[in-house]
Amino acid sequence: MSPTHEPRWLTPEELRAWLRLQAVVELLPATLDAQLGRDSGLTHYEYLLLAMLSETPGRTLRMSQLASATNATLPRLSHVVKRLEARGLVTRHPCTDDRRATLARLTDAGWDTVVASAPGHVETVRRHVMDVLTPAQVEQLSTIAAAVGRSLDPEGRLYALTGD
Amino acid sequence: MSPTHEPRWLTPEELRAWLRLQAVVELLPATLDAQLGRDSGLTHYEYLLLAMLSETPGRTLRMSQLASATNATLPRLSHVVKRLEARGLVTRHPCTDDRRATLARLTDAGWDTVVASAPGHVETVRRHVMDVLTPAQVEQLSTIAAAVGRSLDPEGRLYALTGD
DNA sequence: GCGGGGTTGTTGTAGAATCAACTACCTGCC
DNA sequence: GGCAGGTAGTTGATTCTACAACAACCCCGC
Repeated sequence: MSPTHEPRWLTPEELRAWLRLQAVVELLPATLDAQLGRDSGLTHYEYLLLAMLSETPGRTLRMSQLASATNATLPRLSHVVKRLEARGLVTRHPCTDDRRATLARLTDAGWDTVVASAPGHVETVRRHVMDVLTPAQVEQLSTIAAAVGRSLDPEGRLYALTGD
Repeated sequence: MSPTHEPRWLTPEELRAWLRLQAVVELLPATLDAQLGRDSGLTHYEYLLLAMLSETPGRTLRMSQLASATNATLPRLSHVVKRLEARGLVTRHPCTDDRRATLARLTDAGWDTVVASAPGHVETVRRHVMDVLTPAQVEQLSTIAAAVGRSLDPEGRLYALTGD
C-alpha cells in the first residue's frame, strides 16, 4: 500500500451494490453446496470439476487445464481429484507426451453421477438466479460478470470466460 | 450431457452468464482474502465482521445480529469471534437484558485495525469491481444482486440488503 | 411458579481449503 | 552431454468451515 495516497471511497450507490454483491458471494456457494451435498453427496466444486470433464471430448483433461477450467489452484485440484479417484469417479493417468503432466479422466461412474446430479443442480441455479431475473438482466449480469472476471484473472486463462 | 429427461435446461445466454458468475464467485473471495491477509493479517470475513462492528453505535452488537449482518451462521461467528478475542480485537460480554445473549464489542485495537485495513480493502474492491463498470452497470449490479440475494435468503434478515 | 417449547450461543469433530516445500520433468544454452 | 531455470503436480501441516449435539435461558400457558 502507498501510505500517503488518499484512497477514493465508495459512493453510496457503490457501497450498496457492494454489500449486496458480498451477500450473494457469501450465500450462493453455501446454497449450492447444501443442495448438491444433500442430493448427490458432492461439493459444488466437485460437481463443477466433473461437469467440465463430462463436456470435454474424451472426458479427459490435463490437471493444469482442469484447474483453469474450474478457476482453482493446482494444489486444491490435486487434493480433490485424489478424493474423487478414491470414490471411483475419476482416474489419473500419466501423460506420454509430457511426463510431468497428469491426465484426469471421468469414469463411467463419474459420468453417471454428473448425469444424475445435473437436473437438481440446474434447477437450483434456475430458481435462485435465472428465474428472479428478466432476460435483459441476465444479459447485464453476463456482461458485468465478464468484466469483473477479467479484472480478477488478468492472465485470462479461465475456461468460464470463453466466448468473449 | 444426455440424460433421458432434462427439466428446464439453461439457454446458451443463461449458461454463459452462469459460468461467468461462477468464476466471479470463486475468484472474488480469494482475491480479497489474499489482499487482506497480506496487508492486514485478516480474513475477508474477519474484516467484514470488524467493519460491521465499527459502524455500529457503541461498536457493540449481539452475536445473532452480527451473524445476520455478515451473512454467516452462528457457529461460524462464534468461532471467529473467539479467535478475534484471543487477538485482542474484540471482547465478549454477557447481556444483562437477555442472559442468553452475548454482546461482541470492538476494542480500540480492533478499531485501529479496521481503520488501517480499510483503505487497502476499498482500493481492491474499487480496482476489481467498481472501476471496471460504468455507473449504469453498478446500478444494474445492485438491482440484480438484491434480487438474487432475496431468493437466497427468503427470511430477508440480511443487513446487507437494507435499503431495498 | 413450573413445565414445555422455542431462542441464543458454544463446543467438538470431521471435512475441506490454503500455503509452503518438495519431486520430477522439460527446455534452452554452453 | 550436462547444467540452469522454469513448469507440472503432489504432499503435509495448518487453518477455516459446517454440522450436530449440547447447555443456558426466555416466555407462555396452566
